[in-house]
Amino acid sequence: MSSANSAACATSVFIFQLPPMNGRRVGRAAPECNDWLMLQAYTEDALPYACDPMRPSTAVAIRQAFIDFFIAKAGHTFAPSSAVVPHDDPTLLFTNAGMNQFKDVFLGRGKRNYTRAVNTQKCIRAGGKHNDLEDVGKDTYHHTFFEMLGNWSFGDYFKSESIRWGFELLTEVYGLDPNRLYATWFEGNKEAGLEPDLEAKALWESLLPAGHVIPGNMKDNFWEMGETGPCGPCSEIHFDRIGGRNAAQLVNSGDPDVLEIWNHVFIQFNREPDRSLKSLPAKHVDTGMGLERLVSVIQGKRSNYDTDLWSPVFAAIQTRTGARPYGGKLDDSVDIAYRVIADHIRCLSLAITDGANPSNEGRGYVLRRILRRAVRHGHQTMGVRGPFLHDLVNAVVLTLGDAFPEVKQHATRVAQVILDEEVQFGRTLERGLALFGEAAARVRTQSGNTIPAQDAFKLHDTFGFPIDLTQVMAEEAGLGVDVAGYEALMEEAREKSRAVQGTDAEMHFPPDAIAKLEALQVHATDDSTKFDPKPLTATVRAIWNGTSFDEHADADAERLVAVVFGRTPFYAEMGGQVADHGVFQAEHASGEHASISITDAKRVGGYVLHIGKVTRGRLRVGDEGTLMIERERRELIRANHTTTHLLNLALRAELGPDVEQKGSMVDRERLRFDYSAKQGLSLEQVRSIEARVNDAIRANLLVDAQEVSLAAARTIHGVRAVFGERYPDPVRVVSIGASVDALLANPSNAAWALQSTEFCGGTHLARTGDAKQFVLASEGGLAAGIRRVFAWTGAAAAAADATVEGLLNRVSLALELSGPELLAESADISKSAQALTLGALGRAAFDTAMEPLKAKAKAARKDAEGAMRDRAVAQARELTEQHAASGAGADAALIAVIDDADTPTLMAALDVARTRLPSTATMFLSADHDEKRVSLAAICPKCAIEKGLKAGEWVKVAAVACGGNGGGKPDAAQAGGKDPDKLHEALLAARAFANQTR
RNA sequence: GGGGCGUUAGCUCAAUUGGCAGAGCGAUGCCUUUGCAAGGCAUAGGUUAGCGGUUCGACUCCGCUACGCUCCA
Repeated sequence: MSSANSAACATSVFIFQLPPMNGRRVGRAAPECNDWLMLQAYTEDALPYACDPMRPSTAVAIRQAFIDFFIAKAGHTFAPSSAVVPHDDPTLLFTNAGMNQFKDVFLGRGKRNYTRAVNTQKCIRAGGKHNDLEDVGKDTYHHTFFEMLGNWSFGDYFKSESIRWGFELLTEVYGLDPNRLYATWFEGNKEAGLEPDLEAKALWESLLPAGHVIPGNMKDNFWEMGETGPCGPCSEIHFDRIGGRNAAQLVNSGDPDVLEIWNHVFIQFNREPDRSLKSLPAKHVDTGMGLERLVSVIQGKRSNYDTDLWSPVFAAIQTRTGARPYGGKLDDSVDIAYRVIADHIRCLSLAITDGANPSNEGRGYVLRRILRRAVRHGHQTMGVRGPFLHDLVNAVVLTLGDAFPEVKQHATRVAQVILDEEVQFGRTLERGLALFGEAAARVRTQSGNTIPAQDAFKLHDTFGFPIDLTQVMAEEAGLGVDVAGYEALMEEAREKSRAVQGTDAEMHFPPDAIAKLEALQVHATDDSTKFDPKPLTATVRAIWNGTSFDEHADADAERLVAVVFGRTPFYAEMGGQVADHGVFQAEHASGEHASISITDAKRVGGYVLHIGKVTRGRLRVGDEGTLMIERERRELIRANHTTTHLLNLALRAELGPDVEQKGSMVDRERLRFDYSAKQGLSLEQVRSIEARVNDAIRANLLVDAQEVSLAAARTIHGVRAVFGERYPDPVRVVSIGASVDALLANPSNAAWALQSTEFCGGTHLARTGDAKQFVLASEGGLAAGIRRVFAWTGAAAAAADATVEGLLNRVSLALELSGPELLAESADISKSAQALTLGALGRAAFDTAMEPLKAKAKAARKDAEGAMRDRAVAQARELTEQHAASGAGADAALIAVIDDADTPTLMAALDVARTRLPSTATMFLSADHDEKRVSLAAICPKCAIEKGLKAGEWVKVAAVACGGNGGGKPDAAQAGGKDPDKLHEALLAARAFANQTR
């Protein structure tokens, strides 16, 4: 390496470690190279490109060069990476490909205002259909998080441009040697009726050396999105890291030195429900190139981990854990730990940045597993103690913070979330360790040498103690683990979990059903009147029974059906607002009636599915009738929805601009609102928020809604949009206070920040006064950093207030009571308050008011109990003295009645007897005629027990004589009877039993 | 969505076939010692998460609810 290059390298390393303050991006032609630190491990001839000063060679430059190339070359629009946590696709755990954000375009449901796009997409493949989690660390190229460079054509250019530009970028911009490139093309498939992709073949043959263009089969070279939908042939570009040979036979053979780097998918068909292929009028291109692989190729590394995308992270790991330097070996446990930890911290940082949180379900659970895996590698292999992962977040910011500024922005929060989770895992581990110790001790006492499967399974299933950890610990203790048995138990548990899945009563409407509807010539539902939902005449277009379309459906109280009408006044569940309910009634020409009661409505594609049960007659496709919604329900929902907007505004006003909406749910009974905040609301804040909302209701503000172009809508000062949500264009703007026209007339007016303006498709009141009243019902934590509030409006809010007033009244009256009445009323008030719905403030006011009453009741109870005990003890003292004076002898049992005592009181009385007559068996009885109850208790000293008089048996005989039962230990026992009139019989039975053993 | 486990004094946790709810730390008070650390004695503190059921009797058994942990999908 020349000295000039060394100087350049040193400069760029400096820049790298201290990200440019002015946000400067390294351009595609920047002659930079920071590879001197990685050169040592590789020979010069393995690095044909790495230090060519005219080529992009850092990951930052390589990424930017890709984007710049497609923007400059062919007018692509840069469409920034979508969030790695998809907000609008419930079928997807994580964003796992560049095309995810354009899925709607390919399916023909959505449009963009450009036809060429380019970006680098943040992807996670873990936990879902594509799951690379298990492979991470074992090889050099599987990652849970990676970047996918991609360029797209939406009905614009096709194969020729895509392939030519791809070749040009690789060879001329990145400087890859064409002699090392190979391309595959689709060879066709007769059975599937697919022609070979000769166009791609010819294009590649004109670009690459002979023998570098290879046919491929259905599996490798034909891409399908799903069972039905867009599909087409694809063409992969592979690279040979070795060079100087023909590596054609190594392509797609799993050789780590000959790897696929770029896949070009040519979407030209649609797979129909009948499996036939229809040629698409608009053909699309969808390409994807893994950035990490590309960088390894350009930097001449045989492993993705040896590139500058990872080196700062590895350095941070070494510093933080004190492990020896990374050696790059595949089978070395420390090197594996390096790779796993580095991969996982990247994945966690990006996922948490985009709003995911470790938790016990769904994608949160995937994150928890990833985190724990990384922690375990750190602790077991590198010997770290205590939390350490959170300290690595900064290294991720160094490598990805420029490409994805949000990573930099959220770094502090991300580190905190990871720290919390590490601490949590520490607690789990501690518990597991204790349990493992018990299991191991048990094994040893039974002189076994294997931890049973049940124990291993329980450690895992109940306490989250991973099996491999159990194995390591067992090994250290000189024991084995029944892993086969454990696996069997796991499988059993999985089966059980799966088995229940099928019994789900939800109405399923798979994506291919939409295709069928289109095939049936059913048009999208016209729901334009949903904001003014008058009953209207509609026609049944399709009936879905859950698995297929029917021509008719008969009245059935059990079965749900989904009906598509030509038009509808229904609001389908969307944006957190629940669907309308309602009915459809048809009268056939024959005079026969049919009706369906609709209890849910969902929007799928452009169709509104009305889900419900046929209540009368036979509903047929083609039936015409009246479709109407339940107006009262809609009114309640409207009030709750408008109030949700007021609450959103009030929260922001009270807590500051950092409050982000995390979700909301509006139904007829109440509204729910989730938002980001570190701490819960104080009572004062609740009071203030409630007041703000009620002020807005009393002001009877105008609620205006209007569709506006997305670009114009975004300029409105203070507009609220949900983080990560994608909005349609035009978007519906709901404004409370000023009219939407007024907002648009002067969008930058600072005053708009003080009123509610949201993007929202929901149904709203005409004026805020119609909500009447607002009461915040409860506030609580949902997950770390996310809070949830419930609230009521209108009659429900008024009812909650009235309930509190009633309770407070009762409390102040109860304070005047004393004795049993006080106890009864106090208990009853507590019970009522438990059952009744109170607002957050009401509950607090009640709790405060209740405190003195509780204290008074407690004192009264203690007094009563104390008085009862004192009486009983005095009486017992008297009885024992009499017994001692009677000369009956110590072995004569004392059997006596105590007035007005319950079982614990009798036990206290017996304590007196035990002290005064230590060798006398004693039984006390007490009858309560009001409660129809007899209480009995007995004690027997050791000498009596030896003679055969056991308290448990003795007291039982007496209890049975008065209609009850009882038992206990030989030295002390309690019993009860149900017939106080038979107290005398009980005494006689006790006497007789005691005499037997004397 | 479906399992498993848990919730007992301010904190950490006990309580053996259902039979007198405890310990350690902390708190309070007194005493001893005193340069500090500490030591001794005593006391208070409980709707055993909540509601319902079984039982003569439930921390204990059963059901529901809430909260938390955990596994599977």
